[in-house]
Amino acid sequence: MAGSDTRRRILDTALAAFGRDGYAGTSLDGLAAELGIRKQTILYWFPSKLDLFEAVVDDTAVDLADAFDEAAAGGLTGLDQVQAIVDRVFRLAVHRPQVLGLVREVTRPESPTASRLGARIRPLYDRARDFLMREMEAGRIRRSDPAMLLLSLYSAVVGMVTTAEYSDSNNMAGYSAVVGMVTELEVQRTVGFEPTLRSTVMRRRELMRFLRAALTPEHPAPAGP
Amino acid sequence: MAGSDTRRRILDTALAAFGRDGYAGTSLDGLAAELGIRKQTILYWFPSKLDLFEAVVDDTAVDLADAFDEAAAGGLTGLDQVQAIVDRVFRLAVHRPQVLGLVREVTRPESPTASRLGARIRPLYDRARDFLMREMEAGRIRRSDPAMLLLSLYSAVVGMVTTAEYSDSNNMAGYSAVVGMVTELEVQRTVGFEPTLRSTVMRRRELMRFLRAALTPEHPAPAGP
DNA sequence: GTCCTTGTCTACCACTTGGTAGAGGAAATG
DNA sequence: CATTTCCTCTACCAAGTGGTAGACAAGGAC
Repeated sequence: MAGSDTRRRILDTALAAFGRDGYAGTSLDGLAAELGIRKQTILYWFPSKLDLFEAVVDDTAVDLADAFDEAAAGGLTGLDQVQAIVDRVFRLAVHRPQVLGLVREVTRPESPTASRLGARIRPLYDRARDFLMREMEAGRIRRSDPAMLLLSLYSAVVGMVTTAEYSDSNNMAGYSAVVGMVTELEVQRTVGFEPTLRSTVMRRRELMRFLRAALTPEHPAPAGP
Repeated sequence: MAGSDTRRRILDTALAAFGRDGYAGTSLDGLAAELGIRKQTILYWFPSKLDLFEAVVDDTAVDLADAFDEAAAGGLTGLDQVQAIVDRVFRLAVHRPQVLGLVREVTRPESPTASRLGARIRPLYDRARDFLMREMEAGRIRRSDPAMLLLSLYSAVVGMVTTAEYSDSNNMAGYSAVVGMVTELEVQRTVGFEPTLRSTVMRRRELMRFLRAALTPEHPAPAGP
């Protein structure tokens, strides 16, 4: 039974490593060293490096799906539902930032499993699109191409959430770290970033303002077609 | 004089390769093969892989700076200035998508030159912040922390611009390609994406709606402090 | 006891990596 | 002509890569 625990540890550490250094940048030897085991133990649990990566992706997809499920369970509508999802995503970003690191890595076109996370997430995508179409029908969300709107929302949400707010104006870590994935809170602290409530809340509020602008139906003043 | 041309070709191909496969995922041998030369020729022009990467980053920083300079030259104010920059960034994304691929790679915290592009871009950052502060003072942009607002804007803009709008609903390339950098137009076409005017224009309009929401001063209906 | 399964290890391999040393061609320069 | 400079190449190398083969120990089943 201790073996199963090893498998779990490998998955967790690999998630962080792949998200931090990318697939190519992660070596099995390095990963093993980080875990205090031999590389062959990793290859015992996962036949190849690619198998390990795919297992990590699948594992992460479950977490993501659960988060969305939970946020959608309330049966809310319109912006309330959107707000619930944003809150949930932020919670995930705070508690398991490694997940976002992996998302960043896996959403490159050249990622070894470019389509895998996609396939796993497909049901969520469909549900979200159906949701948007229903809300458009009901007039609670402005009318537009649901698929395209969804992609825009996704990029905005993930972009905003995963942007590290390094504000250290001394060494100009600020700009360079922008869009830098929040993979490890410790790393952030060493650079002088304080993941406080204030900054997180501010960011979330900013994001909701964006989403509201994108989603609210046409205003009293129609600016022509 | 033919040698200088070789150097130029190496830089261009390396830009695409680093943006596409990342620093770790790019090998000098592969790069040389792509160029039809030997690896040692690359090492003649650039003493090491890291030197090559830094040269590519510096080279790219110049392009970015030029683009912003050009957009800022008009001396516009408020949302007009923002609009001009957005237009310019979109133009860059269309004409030289590789640049965005590199930005994605270089803005990882673990990037070998995490601070280098930052240092090169520092003047732009400062100018943008000054611009925001001036506009806030003048009441043309809503008041908030300029640095933080700038980071949010950056993430939104780059996120939106670099999101590929694969809408192929068959193989679910859609989701998986989201936030996937638009590195090669040919790659996009093979997946069924048509980089038409329509999609680009729609995306830009969507983005401007977002930015307007983030920047316009408080509306007639104040919702409390 | 013996046998089999499970899990981790050592030893090793073929291949790729970034990088060094230096040969040699081409073309200016004297 | 000889010399020097510029550029690209062949030949190598030490270190690291993912992966294979198999030894070995700990337990449980019988």
